[in-house]
Formats: sequence, C-alpha cells, structure tokens
Amino acid sequence: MNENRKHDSNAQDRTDRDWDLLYEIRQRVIQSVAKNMDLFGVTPSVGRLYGTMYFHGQPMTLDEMRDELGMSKTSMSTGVRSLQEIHMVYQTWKKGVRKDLYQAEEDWYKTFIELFTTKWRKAIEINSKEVSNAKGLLEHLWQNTHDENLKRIVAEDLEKLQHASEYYDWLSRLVESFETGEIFKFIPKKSEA
Amino acid sequence: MNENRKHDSNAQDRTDRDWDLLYEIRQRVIQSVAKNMDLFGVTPSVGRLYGTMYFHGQPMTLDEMRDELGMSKTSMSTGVRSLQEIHMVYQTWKKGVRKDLYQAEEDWYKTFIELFTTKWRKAIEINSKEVSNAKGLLEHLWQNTHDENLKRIVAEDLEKLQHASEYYDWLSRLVESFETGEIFKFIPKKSEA
DNA sequence: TCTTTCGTAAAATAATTACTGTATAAACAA
DNA sequence: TTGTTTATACAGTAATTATTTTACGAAAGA
Repeated sequence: MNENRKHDSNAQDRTDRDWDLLYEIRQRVIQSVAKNMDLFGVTPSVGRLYGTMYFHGQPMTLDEMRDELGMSKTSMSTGVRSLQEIHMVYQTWKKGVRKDLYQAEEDWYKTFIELFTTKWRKAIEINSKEVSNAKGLLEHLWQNTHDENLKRIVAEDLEKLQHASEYYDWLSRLVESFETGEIFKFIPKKSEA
Repeated sequence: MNENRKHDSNAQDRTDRDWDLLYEIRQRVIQSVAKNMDLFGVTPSVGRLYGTMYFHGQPMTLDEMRDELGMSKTSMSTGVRSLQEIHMVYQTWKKGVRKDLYQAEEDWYKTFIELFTTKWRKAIEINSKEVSNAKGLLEHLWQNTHDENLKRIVAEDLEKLQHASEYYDWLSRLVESFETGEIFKFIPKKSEA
C-alpha cells in the first residue's frame, strides 16, 4: 500500500464517519419528534416515517422508505396514507418516474393548525349537537314531570349542559381563530426578542 | 285493588319512566363526550367514568362507580387515578365517611387548558432540547468536515432545525397564553352575540 | 401479446393496551 | 387483640392495534 492510497483511505474514513454522524444526529431528532407525535394521534413508527421524509427533503418512494426504516412496504403504504389523510405528507410527480413519490409537509405551523382544528372541530360538532338535543329533551321533561325531586335534578343537569354549550362555543371560536390565522395576530410567529 | 291505589300506582309508573328518561338522556351525552375524550388521551371507559361523575354532581365512592358502570372496582381505582393525574377528578373528604370520595372537576375551560398545556409543554421541552443539541453538533460537523456535499446537506438540516426552533418558540408562547389566561383576552369566554 | 413492476387488500401474526380476579397491606371497628 | 372493610398491586386474560406475509389487480414495458 503506497502513501497516497493510505492517505486517501484515511480521508475517506473520516468522511464516512462524518456522514454516519449526520445520520446519527438526524436519528435522535427524528426519534424525539416521533415520540411526541402521539399528541397528533400519530403512532411512533408513523412519526418516524414522517421525520425520515422530512429530513430527506426530496420526494421519496415507498421502496426508499422501506429501506430507510427497515419495515415492510405495506407498512410504508399505510403509513404514508395516514400521513396524507392528516396532510402531513403529499404526493408529487416527476416526469419519467413510475413509482409514487411522496414528500413531507415542511410547514409545521400549518400541520399543527390543520391537526388541531380538524380534530377539535369534529369533537365540538358532535358534542354540541348531542348537548343541545339533550337540553331540549330535559326541558320537556322538566315541564312535564310531576316529581319535584326529579325536577330539581333536571334543572341541575340543564345548568351543566348550559355550561357545556358555552364551553363549546368558546372552543369553537378558538378553533376558528386558528383556521383563519387570526391567532397569529395575538401570538405572532416571530417573537419580539 | 281500589281506585286510590290504582291511581297511585299509575303516578308512580309515570315518575319511574321520567327518571329512566333522565338517565337515558344523560347516557347519550356521556357517551358522546367520552368518545371524543381521546383527544385528551383518555380512553372511552375512563371518559364514561368522568361523565358519570360529572352528572352525579356529588362525591362518589369507588363502589358507587362500579355499580353505576358495571365494571370491576380495580378498573374504577385505576380510572380515577388516571383522571386525578390529569386533574379532571379530585379527592374529597366527608366526616364519618370511611370510603374515599372523588368528585369530577366541573370547569371544562380549566381541564382543557390543563390538559393542553401539560401535554404540549412536555413535548416542547423535550423536542427543543433535542433540536438545540442537534444544532450544536451539526454546526461543529459543518465546520470540521472536508466533504463539500456533506457540508451542503448539513447546512440544509441546520435550516430545518432553525425552523423547528422557531415553531417551538411560537408553540411555547401559545401555551403560555393558556397558562396565564391571557388567551381569554383574545377569545373571551362569553361571545358578544 | 406476455412479463414485470407497483401499490395495496386481505389474512395472519405480533405487540400493546385495557380489564378482571385474586391476594394483600393498611385502616378501622369491636 | 381479632375480624372487617377498603384500596390497590400483581398476574392473568381479553381486546385492540400494529405489523408482516401473501396474493392479486392495474399499469407499464417489451
């Protein structure tokens, strides 16, 4: 082995170690982010999938994901689909590429708001409906029953439901401020430091 | 059977039906609320437990809960404990009562804020730490590597992490506005209708 | 046309989480 | 003290959810 090749080889080794280090650092961030993604109702594996795509930066195929994560292609398929459903990943096209290409949404404000609003909107809608329905029924019951004890309890319940309605109204306005972006007037993206 | 008793009996039947109706109405609301409580990371059974306690209105014992929900006492014990941990239920005492008494937190604004802030605070803390740690390591790598390709990639990653930091900062200020109650200046509890 | 490649459906397995029954320690009562 | 009652730890079971393997239809290429 001559001096030149020895030198080259050492340089290459160093560079290899540098690349390894990069992936190691990424991995730690991905793991951390993925672990906390259950707040979005996303499972850690799917979270890791998102993180991998996020750092990959460019469109990825299902096969690449499988190689990167060492999981089955089917898992990648379902994982990507669930990420698409919550708009954290979108499909892209590239001329001449046959495989499906997917890319991670990079705007985290957007994903946060998207997730928060859709999840809570649904809950608010369902619950408010149920609450106002119950209110109607209880009012009717209150007017028609002859049992004074029951009447008192029903009145209490009605008060509880009234509180619930007001709470859902507040929550709805909160969600709206996210949907419209009004929230950024109150909490601006850049902190004035 | 004389006329009087017949009359009484009919009145009693009507009253019984009224009470049944009350419980039925409650049940529907409880079910709806419980189902949507997974947004708080609460399982439907535990959600039903909360709902039951909420409508019960006064302190409940584990045995009463078991009777009400038809589940094991152990489940009630662990369920109540988990609700206590997220401050949706608190323990009370009553002179002369030996059993533990628990009561549902009635202020839903409070529980929403409590849940939202503790969950996100933790995630923000963990992730920001990891991100700023990664930033340091990547900066060092950027300065020390000789591979120009790698250097470019590292710079890209650093930019991503910078975005992440800013996002977490925003989220942190959002959470803070909930913690301090400032949010109510922006979204008041009562809507001006 | 036939063959290959791709994505995903469906069934099977693995892993996780929820729930129950039994056992036990602590608190109380007699 | 001894005997009850209460809450919960622990171990086992049931139910749910995540993941993989196999299989197949659709699209693309030869």
